[in-house]
Amino acid sequence: MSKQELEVIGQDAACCPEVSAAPLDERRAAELAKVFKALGDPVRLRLLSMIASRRGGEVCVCEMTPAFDLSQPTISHHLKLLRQAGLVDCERRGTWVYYWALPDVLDQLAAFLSTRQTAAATVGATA
Amino acid sequence: MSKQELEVIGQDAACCPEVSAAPLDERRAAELAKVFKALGDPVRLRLLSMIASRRGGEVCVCEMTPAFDLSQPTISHHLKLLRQAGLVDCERRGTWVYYWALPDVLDQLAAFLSTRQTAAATVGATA
DNA sequence: AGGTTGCATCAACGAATGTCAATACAGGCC
DNA sequence: GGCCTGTATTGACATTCGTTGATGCAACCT
Repeated sequence: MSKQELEVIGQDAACCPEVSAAPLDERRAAELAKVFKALGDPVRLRLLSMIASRRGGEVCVCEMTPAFDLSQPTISHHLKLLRQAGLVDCERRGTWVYYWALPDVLDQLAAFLSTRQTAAATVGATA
Repeated sequence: MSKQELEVIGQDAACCPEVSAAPLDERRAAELAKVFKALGDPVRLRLLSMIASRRGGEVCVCEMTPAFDLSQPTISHHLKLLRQAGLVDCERRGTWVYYWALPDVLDQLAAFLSTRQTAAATVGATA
């Protein structure tokens, strides 16, 4: 279940120029758009924040489904999209399925969007 | 033309908790989803990066339209969505219309997505 | 005034998306 | 085995989205 056809953001994207650095080429724009589209739904944003803010790191689907006024298949569908975007992963343990956040893609997006210095760069520059 | 019905991200959202801090409430999730949806299209991402990466700060529509294999109304439509998301603004000067980036919303999104320390927090902590 | 150029809006179309009921699958329990 | 519970998948539907040609509007130029 953990293996999807994701790999949405490739290896070579680890060192991504931010939005204000240079115009995006078509390929990278398509990659990024896929992830942003996954974030472009309030239900998925709430699901992601539920998962990412969990200190233990894992959230059971049985906990998320009743938190919304939506059917169980709908929640399952949204979780699948978050997985395909590389934002979360999951594992079945017995009857239940647990989800956790993958911070890498989130941090890549944050770095891409930020128009200011990154933490590391700032520390070096102001030292 | 600069006045839209935007105000997508309200004043009270200036100090936004990041995704890994706490579960999002419905209202804020809807606000953020609107902006992420605006970023969820490769054409809009390329338009935004063209605008944001321009050193002079402004880009004429007459420069952007021929950069895509799309009709002029389509580009105009995407630029309108970027404006409504609060990501860019524009002004007519004579025959031409110029667009520029509004970094505030971008930085808010970056802060929301980042699972690591922000620049300011890191500087303070490591001083 | 009339003509031209740059950009926005309108109306319409096919494609993608969000949702649900029904169904299928996986694992525990009797 | 059979039953039950939790989750994923399927099929269908209404809505939204991306795109275009046609049209409208604003500003410049004779």
